[in-house]
Amino acid sequence: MHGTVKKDADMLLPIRRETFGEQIVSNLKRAILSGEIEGGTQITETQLASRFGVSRGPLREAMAQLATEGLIHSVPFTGTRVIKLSVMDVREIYSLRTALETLAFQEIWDKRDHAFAEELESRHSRLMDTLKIDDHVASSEAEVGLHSLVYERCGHKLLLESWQRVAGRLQLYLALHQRAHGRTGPIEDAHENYLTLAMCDDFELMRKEIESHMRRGVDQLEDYVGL
Amino acid sequence: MHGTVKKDADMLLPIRRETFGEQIVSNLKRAILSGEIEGGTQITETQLASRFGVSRGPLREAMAQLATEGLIHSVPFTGTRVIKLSVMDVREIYSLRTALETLAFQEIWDKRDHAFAEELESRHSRLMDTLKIDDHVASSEAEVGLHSLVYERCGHKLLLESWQRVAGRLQLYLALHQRAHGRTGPIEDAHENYLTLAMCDDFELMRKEIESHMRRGVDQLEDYVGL
DNA sequence: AAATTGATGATTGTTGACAATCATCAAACA
DNA sequence: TGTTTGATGATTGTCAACAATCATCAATTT
Repeated sequence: MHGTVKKDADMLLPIRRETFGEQIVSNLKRAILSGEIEGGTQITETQLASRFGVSRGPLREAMAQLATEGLIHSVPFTGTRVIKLSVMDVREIYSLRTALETLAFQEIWDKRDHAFAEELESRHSRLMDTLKIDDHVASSEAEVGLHSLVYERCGHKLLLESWQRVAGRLQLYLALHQRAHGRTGPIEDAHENYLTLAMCDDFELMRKEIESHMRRGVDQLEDYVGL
Repeated sequence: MHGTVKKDADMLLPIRRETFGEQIVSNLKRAILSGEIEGGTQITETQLASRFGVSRGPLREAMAQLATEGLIHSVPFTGTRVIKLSVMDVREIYSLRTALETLAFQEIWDKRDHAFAEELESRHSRLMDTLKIDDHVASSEAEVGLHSLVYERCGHKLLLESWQRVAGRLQLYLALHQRAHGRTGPIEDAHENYLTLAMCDDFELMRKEIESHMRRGVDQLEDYVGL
């Protein structure tokens, strides 16, 4: 059975041949999420192409990808700009997250195992570490990563896809919010209950935790903008 | 106030300058949904480019778009094939639809008006018409169109986007199923309750209707494949 | 002065050619 | 006979140049 995929450590993993466009996607995404390219900035293909040292072809591909993820917005024949999130946008992100994450936990509920709990803990402590050192980009990435786990493990490919489309925008908001908020003082952990209830026996409790977790997210936003 | 957008009939609508890639997207999508290009068929850029009379550039763009909609699948340096839906894929479509459509009705519930009800009726009768004349492509499109209304009107842009990503796959399945099933005999209307409850006063009733509507969809599938 | 018009530069859309990579298959080998 | 190796064709990835379109602004007109 040499054709089966094994997860042993001695397995030779297939090298990932990454296309230029794919590399540019991650680079550009990082630049946008880190705020290196501010919201509303116009980005031009020629300029970015020369900056990345490639031609406009692969770059166009990457931009198309980022456009479908909602991080940039292109209008035909005229130009492309990095999006600026509105309050409504963030509200939409959170209400959709509530629906998606509830479904994800519903799907995984009877399949949760020790490995899931361990990885959840691991990603959580990763998040706490990044919060301690005040790295906004890393911590927004870690928070998205923590919530991503259930999507990755629930075995629902379509749901995972849908989540990934939202995750980019969420991370953009989280990084922006943390940077603007200028976190100081003790770190309050918004995921304590989340972790506990994710491994409890009552799905209904977890459902409510997701709802209140998301509501807290929106409340935090509206406190900030003073609305 | 000549800059404001009016909805009068005498308004000159801005002409839509459609890029080649966008045109190819709709053409290719129709070809796939109609079964003109069967599932599993390999499609090559050169071949399609000459068939559409354009170069590979715009065609690549269109294919990237269809790939994000999940209608085709590309593997770097090797090729692209039209997807074949598995039973699991269809199950995922329906479970995700349940979550999304529930959220959509939740958002629109207090904003429903007469126009919404009228358009719902209109799209429904459109669906019945297509069913009568046995046009599988048109009726799958009409069914998707009927369900699309609530997403279009609920004012949740992100939710609408997410739905549109799923809608393509759903339409592909519906057309395939109807074609294979070879509909004969009287048309049973699966949307009678749906229409009624969509305009009733009890959201909980509609929530349950969505759930059972989707469950019926999956049951129909599993009856068909005999699982 | 306000509005219209036309030229200009910037940006994206499109093309055809070339390079890199992969799947296939036949030949050589054990 | 089964396996490995190497050549071949097919397909995608990338590039640089050209065309189409749009936003801007100054010149012109009313």
